[in-house]
Amino acid sequence: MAATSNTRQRNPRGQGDALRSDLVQSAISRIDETNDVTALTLRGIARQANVSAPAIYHHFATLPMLIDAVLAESFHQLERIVHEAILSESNPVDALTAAGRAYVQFGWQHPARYRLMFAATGYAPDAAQVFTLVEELFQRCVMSGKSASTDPHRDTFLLWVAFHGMATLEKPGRSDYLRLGPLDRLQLVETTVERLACLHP
Amino acid sequence: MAATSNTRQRNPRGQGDALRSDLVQSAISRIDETNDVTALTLRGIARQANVSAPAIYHHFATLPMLIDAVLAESFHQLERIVHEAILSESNPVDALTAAGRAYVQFGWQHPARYRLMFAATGYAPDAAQVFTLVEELFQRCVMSGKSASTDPHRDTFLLWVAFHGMATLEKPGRSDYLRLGPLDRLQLVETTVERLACLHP
DNA sequence: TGTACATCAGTGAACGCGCGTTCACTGATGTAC
DNA sequence: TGTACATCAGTGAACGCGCGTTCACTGATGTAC
Repeated sequence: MAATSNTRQRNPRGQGDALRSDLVQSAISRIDETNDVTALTLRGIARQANVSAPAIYHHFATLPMLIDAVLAESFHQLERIVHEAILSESNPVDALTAAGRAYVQFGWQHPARYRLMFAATGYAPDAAQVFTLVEELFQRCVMSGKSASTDPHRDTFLLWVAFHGMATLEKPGRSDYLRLGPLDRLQLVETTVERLACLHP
Repeated sequence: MAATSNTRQRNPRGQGDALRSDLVQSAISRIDETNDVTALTLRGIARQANVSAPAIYHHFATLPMLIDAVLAESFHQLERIVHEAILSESNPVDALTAAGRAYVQFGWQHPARYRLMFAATGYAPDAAQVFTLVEELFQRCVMSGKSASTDPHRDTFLLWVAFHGMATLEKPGRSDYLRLGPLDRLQLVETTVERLACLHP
């Protein structure tokens, strides 16, 4: 089934840039729906956006540059999601767990895209923004006496590695990968936070 | 630089299967050297093995079946490495740390291949063998009174998730991904094991 | 208000490439008699 | 021991495909006068 070939409405004069974000969104839809990073082709993205392939070159010089834009947007999404999770809780310990849950669920909901984000090298600055968000939160846990950590920077990294591991694993509920049975993985995030963050000091 | 096109020595009569394992090894070399999963093409593997592309069809019906063989071999390698690490230590707690270190280093040494192993669905049985190795070891930690875990199955999973997260991250020493500075990541494996496995009860 | 022109957001056809796969073949090696 | 033949591990040429990219173009929309 090819995408419906509705002729896309042409953008009015000053708003040619509208297609730019449409293309990024189309690329995100494509990788999320197919769950396959190899579906991220220039022609495939053009089809998804109901546009001819050469039209892309008005907005991106090459396919890798379009994918760069997809990655930047994805890191922004992830940061926003984690940030909102943190704001949703009033005390820092609950916020830390909420951040972990939000992070992990982002990975489960967009597996191929999440993998692409961390397979690509050169995204240190974008990843670091999310990391910093968690680090500042963890500092608050320590300062409020809820964590016995003596090395918050290192322990934030330990936490983040565990979140990353959970996010990278197959979404739970599909099959019992590793014969894990009915483990509630969101509950596991909480346990991981308790132990790695040295809570209940 | 293309591979040298030395004409490969033809296998004697009864030993046509020798090419089969050569092809698997060539595929592994290719993904490990290029660190790029898209380098795993049938023609590329044939070039690496100094063989014409159609020769592969004497041994594998399709390219995905060759890649299946690569994955099976890779899981065997990982299991062997972790098993040897466990055997190298006499007490179960040290063995648990050694297993974690060995696991994580496998991921760092073969990044693209490790990602491929866990991106592919349908490898639960192979992954489960490694998991079971760690689980049995952890049971021994609990029985010997070194771990206060009340749910070894779940806690093995927590450990394994953390190992997986560490293995998936960029090999340390290249650049300071996430501005982590001089964190010794192998030391971090030890700390992670201590906390997630409830050691020093 | 009318008209010539510039701008701009695209399109359609074509290119060369590497891919997976198929097909007819080749030539050395073992086996039957 | 000699020879005809079957087996077998490959090879070389060709196919159709989707890809990224280039090029000349089109036609609606705004602007100058």
